[in-house]
Amino acid sequence: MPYLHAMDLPETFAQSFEPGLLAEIEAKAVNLSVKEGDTVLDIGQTIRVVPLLVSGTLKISRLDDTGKELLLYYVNANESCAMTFTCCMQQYPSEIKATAETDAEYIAVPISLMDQWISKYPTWKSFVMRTIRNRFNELLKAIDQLAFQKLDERLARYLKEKSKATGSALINLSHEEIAAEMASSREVISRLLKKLENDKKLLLYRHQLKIIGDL
DNA sequence: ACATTAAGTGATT
DNA sequence: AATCACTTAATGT
Repeated sequence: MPYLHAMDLPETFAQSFEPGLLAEIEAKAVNLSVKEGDTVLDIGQTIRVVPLLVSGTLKISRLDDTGKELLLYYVNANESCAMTFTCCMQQYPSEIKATAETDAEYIAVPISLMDQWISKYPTWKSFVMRTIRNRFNELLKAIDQLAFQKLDERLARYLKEKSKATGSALINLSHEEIAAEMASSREVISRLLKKLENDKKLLLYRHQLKIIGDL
């Protein structure tokens, strides 16, 4: 369960918001913190607050038709959730679920203030617009990756990024895990990996693989 | 040695 | 490219 602690507005918010707005945040918002794995907002719940994330990461997901969790995006420190601003501003129940990916702190602003703040504070308005625009751009990127890149190209990119991230040519993931992250199926990934192995780009082992050539 | 789980494969849509 | 049904190989107990 979230617990209260002292208001502590981070620099980045303090810089981008005007004094009047900051004062109102201090007065009307509360500072909450959650532990890794906590559910911040569940599907079907009504949105009551807009979170301004101070630290940590929130994972925003929805459930697909079979009840599996589908990742939508992450909210990082100094950001807020675009979905909150759009679908949830008019008291609709949430279509999404927010869980704490890591321990996180956020400032909870009651949504009842949103309308007035948008017209009263230009900096708030631009903050809202910016977070929506950023998310929208991300969606566009995701869409053209899906539309214009073939799966084998996506896989190659994915593997390169993984090895870059870990600083190693060895990647400790099963085909199944890779498939899940790429929203594909295990068999398809296995076949593509096999092809890359035949082309001397990879070595395949159980639960790990090694990059030995240029992808 | 046996059960379990990951990976490989052909056929079907 | 996904899914199914099945085989084969690796790994844990």
